Amino acid sequence: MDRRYDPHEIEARWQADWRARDAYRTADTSDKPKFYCLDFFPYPSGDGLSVGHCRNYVPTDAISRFYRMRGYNVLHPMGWDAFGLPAENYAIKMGVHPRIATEANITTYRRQMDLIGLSFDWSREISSIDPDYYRWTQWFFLLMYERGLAYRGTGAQWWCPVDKTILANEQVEQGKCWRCGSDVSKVDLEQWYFGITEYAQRLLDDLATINWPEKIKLMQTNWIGRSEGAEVDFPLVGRADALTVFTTRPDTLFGATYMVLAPEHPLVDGLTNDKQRAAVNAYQAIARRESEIERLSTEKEKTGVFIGAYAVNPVNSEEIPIWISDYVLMGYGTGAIMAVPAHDERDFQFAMLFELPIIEVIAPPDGAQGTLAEAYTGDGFMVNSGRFDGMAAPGAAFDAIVDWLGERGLAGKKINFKLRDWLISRQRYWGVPIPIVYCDACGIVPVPADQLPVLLPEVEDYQPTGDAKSPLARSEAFVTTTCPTCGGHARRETDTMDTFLCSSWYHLRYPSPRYATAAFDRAAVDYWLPVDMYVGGAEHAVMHLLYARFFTKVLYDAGHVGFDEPYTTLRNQGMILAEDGQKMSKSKGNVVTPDSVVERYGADSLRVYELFIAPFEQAVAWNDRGVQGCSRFLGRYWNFACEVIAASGSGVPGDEDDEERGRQVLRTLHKTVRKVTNDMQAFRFNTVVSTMMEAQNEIVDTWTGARGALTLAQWREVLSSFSLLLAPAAPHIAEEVWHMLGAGGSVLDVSWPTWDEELAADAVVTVVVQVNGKLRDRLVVSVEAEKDDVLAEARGAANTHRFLESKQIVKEIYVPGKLVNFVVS
RNA sequence: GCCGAAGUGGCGGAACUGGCAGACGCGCCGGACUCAAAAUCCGGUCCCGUUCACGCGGGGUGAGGGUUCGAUUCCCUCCUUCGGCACCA
Repeated sequence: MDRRYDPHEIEARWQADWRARDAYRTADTSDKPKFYCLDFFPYPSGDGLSVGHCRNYVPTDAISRFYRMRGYNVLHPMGWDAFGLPAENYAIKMGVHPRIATEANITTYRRQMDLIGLSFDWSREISSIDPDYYRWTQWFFLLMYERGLAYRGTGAQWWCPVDKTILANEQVEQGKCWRCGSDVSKVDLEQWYFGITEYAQRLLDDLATINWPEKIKLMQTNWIGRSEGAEVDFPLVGRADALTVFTTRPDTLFGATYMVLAPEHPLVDGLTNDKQRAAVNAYQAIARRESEIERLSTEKEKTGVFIGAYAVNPVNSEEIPIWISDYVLMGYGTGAIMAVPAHDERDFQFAMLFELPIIEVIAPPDGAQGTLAEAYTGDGFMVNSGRFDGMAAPGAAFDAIVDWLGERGLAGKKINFKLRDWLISRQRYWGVPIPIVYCDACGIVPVPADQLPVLLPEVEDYQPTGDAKSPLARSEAFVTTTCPTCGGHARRETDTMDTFLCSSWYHLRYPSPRYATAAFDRAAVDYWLPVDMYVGGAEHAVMHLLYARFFTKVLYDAGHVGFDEPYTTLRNQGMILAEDGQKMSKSKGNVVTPDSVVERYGADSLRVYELFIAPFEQAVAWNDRGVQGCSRFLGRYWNFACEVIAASGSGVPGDEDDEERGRQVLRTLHKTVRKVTNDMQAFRFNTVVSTMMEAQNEIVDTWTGARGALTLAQWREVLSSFSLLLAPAAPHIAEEVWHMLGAGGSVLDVSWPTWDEELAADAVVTVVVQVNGKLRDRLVVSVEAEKDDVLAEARGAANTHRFLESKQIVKEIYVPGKLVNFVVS
């Protein structure tokens, strides 16, 4: 039994054994409580996994194993979000079909995940590029369409004039095309949208019901951007209609001295007078071209043009001029604002530049009034506002003004959201075809569900065309079809779907991954969902996590699922940086792969270090020597295990001193079980490991120095419990030792150890003695010691005594088991 | 600019509810083993002062202030770093 710790031999052997036994197969049904532990749907990139990815997968694997040992039926699946641009761009460059490249990447991912001993149930593996999967992604599109949540709309899309292609947002860097570096502009395209804004309020409200990091909830809250205000009508001079604006400060209406429309506002053409037309048209053209490129510059000077028209301020009947400016966005509110320069920073800047009147209508609480050097946006009371003067604003004034105008039908309360509808069309090949046909006779016709999937055809050339269409548009065989309704001539939609659709429902597929008659088996989903523990990077705070919540609510409303939030608990792992503190990237050549670490130290050491490296959610730099430290920890565990197992006889009965050391070993063990259990549940993996290191140091010290402290049977019991605690983090070595101990079954299925509070309780405690808050002595006393005895002992303690001499004790603080503090004059 | 998070040894970090700051690991220093090195094992390691030494004293958790017998922990102001949003009326 004097074997050296050889992780490679042990890990290969047990991985083969677990595979042969199908040890990670999850039962579809069980009497046990369920626990669904899910990682974010990974995109299998060509670079394979780095140790940074393992920061996600190792902790969720440890948690899955932990819950399994605690008697849960655990679902811990893996699959691939395999559509997407990188594979398509690779295809354009290298001429390799995206499917070939993607499948090679998946093979690498799976190999690496097995290498580090992840306990995925591979029988449930899914891939978004599999027609048996994406036919249901298409089905979800139809569901949205049926429910009026999928619609055609015109939207601006980035366009590169050199590459003659539409670009996704992330392909535009600083207003330039990522590939050729030329300036991009926006073109209008008719595209498909999902009406996520209809769910804005519920997406906001239900954040209160889920256990997610506050940071993520806050980001979603800000993204949704609820804003309470009012819509107010400003009658147009010389016309019968009115201009409607949204404002959050109706209390400042008396200070509205001009109006501003977004340059693309539909009323601009009709309102512009002949004298201003040329200037207005020129401004519109510029605003359109520069679009968001110029808006990237933070402190851009305001621009705008007067259009030669006037509106009437409904509170005082003043006629005020109407301007256009790109600081008003068409996509928010009504695309028009009333400008109150005295109390809005943007309006103030604009008014100063174009010498428009500034009227102060809110005075600060201290009453100071006068010439404004900047806009006053705080609270106060109304002035220069006729009958409303003196009223607290916005406070009481908000309702008073809105109600007053509301009586004349000129205003009403209104809630706006920043959230926009979800543009799902992509002019790309490597995605899920949108299941729609355009019939010459019937118009837009959805492909019936029983005719799905609309298969993605093979094409020769992935290069996007110059006409803002997907490469699919060149495939006549794909495009030309018959109308499902009338059988007449029809053409298929050639855009594909945003890949975020694939990841919006994948968690529903794992419970019944091969289900052929629907996206999911309702009974399986009822059992497993919602996901109990969902783990991934914080970079998906608003996109994926918001879309998946939206999908779930739509499914709930349609009666397909019985819950309306998909992920009960969410955790974000921190990033792992390279040793130099920079982001790991292939181009910097500083990527550390799990393969290289496993080769040097083995999978268990890698796993332990991934847990130990830092608090779970915190970014941290990788350190190869740190893995070595974890490897040493496992090496000492191995040596200890071999010694205990090789030892013979019943142990030497110890003397009295040994007896106390034996009790101490058991105390440490029970404390460790308690702390490891609690910290695992709390995702404090770094202290799980450090606690075990501390415990092992103490246990092995006693084993080495005072073996008679426990009987051999007790030592084996200590080793056995300790091995179980180690199993989630380092399953291979734990399994090996478990078998060396001759215990039955696999360590994967043994019950998690429990602790005994009495055995974990300290017999004596160290009480610190302070004088005026400064540490002077330490006393070791029984936990049952009486207050008066402790105080007396404290007063007499050698060093303390020196500081009490010739002093008056004013106060004695006593915290049982912790400290004594003498306050002296 | 606005919103949010975080600042503790040479490094990663620990400290449960306001009660021994620096656990655990890395690194470094010294020692053992070795012809030597690696590996392994043992001891030391916040700073300053003092002592032959065991000790003892002072300072110390980004800076300054406050509350408290007592603050890494609570409150205020400021600085720095990171993340998000970026004319949303």
